[in-house]
Amino acid sequence: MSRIVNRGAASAPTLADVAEVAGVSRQTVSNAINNPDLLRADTLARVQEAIDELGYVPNRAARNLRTRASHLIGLRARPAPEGTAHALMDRFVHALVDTSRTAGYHIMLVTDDPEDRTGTAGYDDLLRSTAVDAFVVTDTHLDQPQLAFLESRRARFVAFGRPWADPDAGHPWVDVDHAAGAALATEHLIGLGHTRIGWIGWHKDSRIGEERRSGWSRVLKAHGLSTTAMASRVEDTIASGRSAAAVLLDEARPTAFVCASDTLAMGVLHLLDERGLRMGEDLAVVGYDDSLVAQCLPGGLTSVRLPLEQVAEEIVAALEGLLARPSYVGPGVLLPPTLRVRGSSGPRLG
Amino acid sequence: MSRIVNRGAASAPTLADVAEVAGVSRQTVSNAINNPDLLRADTLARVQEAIDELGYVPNRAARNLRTRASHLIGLRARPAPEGTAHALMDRFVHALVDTSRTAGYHIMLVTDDPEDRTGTAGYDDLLRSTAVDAFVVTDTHLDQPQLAFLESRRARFVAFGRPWADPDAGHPWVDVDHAAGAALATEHLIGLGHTRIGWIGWHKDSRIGEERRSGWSRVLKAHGLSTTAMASRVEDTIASGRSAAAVLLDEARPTAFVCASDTLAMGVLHLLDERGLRMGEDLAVVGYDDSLVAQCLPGGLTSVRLPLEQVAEEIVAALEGLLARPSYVGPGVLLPPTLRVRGSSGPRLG
DNA sequence: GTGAAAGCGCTAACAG
DNA sequence: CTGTTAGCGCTTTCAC
Repeated sequence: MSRIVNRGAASAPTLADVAEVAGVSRQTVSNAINNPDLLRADTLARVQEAIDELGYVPNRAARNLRTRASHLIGLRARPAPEGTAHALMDRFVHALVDTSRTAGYHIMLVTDDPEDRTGTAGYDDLLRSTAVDAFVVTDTHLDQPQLAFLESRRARFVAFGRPWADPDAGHPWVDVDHAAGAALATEHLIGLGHTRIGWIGWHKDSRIGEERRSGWSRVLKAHGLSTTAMASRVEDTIASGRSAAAVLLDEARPTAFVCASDTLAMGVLHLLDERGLRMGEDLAVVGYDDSLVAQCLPGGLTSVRLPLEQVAEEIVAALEGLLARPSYVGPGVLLPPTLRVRGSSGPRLG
Repeated sequence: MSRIVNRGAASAPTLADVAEVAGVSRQTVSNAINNPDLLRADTLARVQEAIDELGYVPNRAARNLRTRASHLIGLRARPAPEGTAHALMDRFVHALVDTSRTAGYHIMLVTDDPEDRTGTAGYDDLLRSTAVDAFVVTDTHLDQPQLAFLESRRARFVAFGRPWADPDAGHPWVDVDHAAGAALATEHLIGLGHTRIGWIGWHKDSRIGEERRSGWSRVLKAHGLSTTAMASRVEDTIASGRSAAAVLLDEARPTAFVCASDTLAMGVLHLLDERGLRMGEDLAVVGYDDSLVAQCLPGGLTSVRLPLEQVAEEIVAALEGLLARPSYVGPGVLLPPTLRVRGSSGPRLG
């Protein structure tokens, strides 16, 4: 062995060091790690022993260079705006990190570079430079141009969110059945005896917002109940939710509200607070997202809970498909949310 | 040039491709990227042109292998428990991602492998395998053994949280002055006219909890007010906060509470809700962490806000020191929190 | 089953 | 200021 090996404890042991200690070639050590079944049991044991003795850990950079893969997934996410109940990110991120780890991947966080107008050049570079193997993108409804750009660049990514513009988009996606969630909420209120159920949702250009709204209107219609003058479309802030509720309450006299988000639902509760009305008794309210706010609020806010752990699992599954076969698309996955019933929706009107 | 270059658009262009197009050597291209001032202006321009033309992006793995650095920072963090107001993570993580990016680093998320009893082997491997250059650890109060382990392994990391056990610990740290936050809250209540101010905090083994508590007791004593029978130490849950408040309220009749967390403060509000008392009028309440819950609650929960953006900046600064000089320690940094005044603390008792 | 050779794409050190 | 040489540590041929 002409190679100079083992330059002291200062630098980490390499394959060659392990090979020397185990009395085998470097290749055999590599096989012991990556294809253990290729080795005879006793050789494998000897190599393993040497690995343990030296505390050998394969060098990631070298492996990445050789295999042209980083085993890193870029997660593109935005911070929750302050003053908003929106807290799914924390839960989703952790679910994704956990699921990814079991699949051998790590999650790298990526945010938009404010300098970059398109908000995509950075992702492209990360992919091209082999910094990440693929992306998970989360705000697909907001950034249609970004999606198109990523696709045109043949970037590998899985979307949390349907490709609204193009149902047959060339990328895997996972989404929650938003209409089903709103339907669940509305059925729940009808079951409680409500017949005048209002909707406070987002502006029409929000696909998710329209999707959620459709669940509400579908169920009302199915029960022969009126949706006329019962709905409002506003910005996703507490203040907007509050004023929308004020108008609707005065003009249409609903006994319950389904809201497109916990933030809007909190707006309704702000109004109740101002008017001295009691949540759940004078007015039932259901939110959407099952945020920490919904969970912590005195009395509790009934809310639609997204199956984020399942979403993460499906995303990782799609990711594995994508990385095994670059052209992989796979069927879009639509997951049903559930309803968390709390004080804001009753129990009453029996 | 004997090397075979440019195997078609299929694979990404390399340094050699750029060098050929620009008519220079590979090293010159490397310099153009990493030490532009070494080149003559016209050479640099020619190389830059070739880079743009080819859409060249340096291969990360190759660079990492060569420089023995990944430009990746591992962030060790836990998910917020459900039913807890605790929402600093989202804000902190994003602050850290943003600050890191400007310093040329990306954030990789790491959670504990439930299989791993010590909860440290994974970090060690990541460091040794050059997957990450350093760590940011966040729950230092919870895991003293982990800290000791990381130090003993000479792992590079910066802690968000003081090294309570050993003030002269061998690693950089950044923390928030928790006592100052509680003091701020207590002063605020005294300024409002309160003289009987209770404390609902965490168990004695929580260093942060004791730190926060000391701010409350110090200020009361400084004003000649009594702390006797005014404090309770419980678990960080809404239910515990609620029952602690019930006992204290009945026995010591405080007119205000300072709480060690927004979660505990929510517990107090739950009790008020049950008893039909009005927050801010019948009882003032101040929380800690300025969670989304505090921000969204009708009336608003007055709360101590941690300067997480600054914490992130200081951490990145320490990280840069650490990566420049492996033995870098630097002085611990203690940052002052601020108070966000909302409805739960008055304005009253004038 | 195991070993030898080659090279992934880059940069540190030196020579010119 | 530019070019040449020599690897970083690993894995993919292909012999043996």
